[in-house]
Amino acid sequence: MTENPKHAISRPDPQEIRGFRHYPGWLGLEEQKALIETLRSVVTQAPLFSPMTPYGKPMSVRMTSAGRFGWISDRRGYRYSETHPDGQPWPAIPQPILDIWEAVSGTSRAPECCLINFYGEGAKMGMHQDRDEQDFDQPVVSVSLGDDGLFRIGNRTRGGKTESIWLRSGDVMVMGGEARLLYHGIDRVKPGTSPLMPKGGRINLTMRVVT
DNA sequence: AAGTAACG
DNA sequence: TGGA
Repeated sequence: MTENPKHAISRPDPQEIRGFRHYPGWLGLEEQKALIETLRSVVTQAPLFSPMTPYGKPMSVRMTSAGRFGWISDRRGYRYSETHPDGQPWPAIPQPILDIWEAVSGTSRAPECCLINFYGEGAKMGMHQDRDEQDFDQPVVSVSLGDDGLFRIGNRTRGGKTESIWLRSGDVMVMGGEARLLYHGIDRVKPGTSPLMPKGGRINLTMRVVT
């Protein structure tokens, strides 16, 4: 553990997994609770929706975004959009989320998108690459909240050996450098593993530089 | 194929 | 459960 003088909060050192930097328990319980409350107001302004894949099947994960850009998927493909499907601009990225980015991202650029994924019971996300951004030198930072999620990491192309790791509430993961384009996904969520989500479920935030 | 089925 |  190292001290963070700015907030006088002790933060964990990272563990490497396939080039991803995993910070187990980066956020304390009170920070997690506060963040979930903050997200409640974001979701009020930009309601969760179930994206349609370009192939006509809806994703099991519900999502929304904050920031200048949000990530969307529909019959026309995967892309970033400056507006929610309801036509409104996305809400601003809340400061506590920007603070996490500043602490771990290692870049001077600010995130332009905070994608908010909500995994209800049974929701999964298949193996994919984050490659809709313009600059792969910019990392993606992920924050886990709520129920545990089984995260799988593969390779730069499909196939080959993979590794799995349980992500827990408060964990932060930095996907950058050589690992930026690794395939990854969520196999399953363990229901009822977090008291923070009374109705259950897992929230994952991913911050990205889009342009 | 950011999905799902089948199979080892 | 993992990967095709």
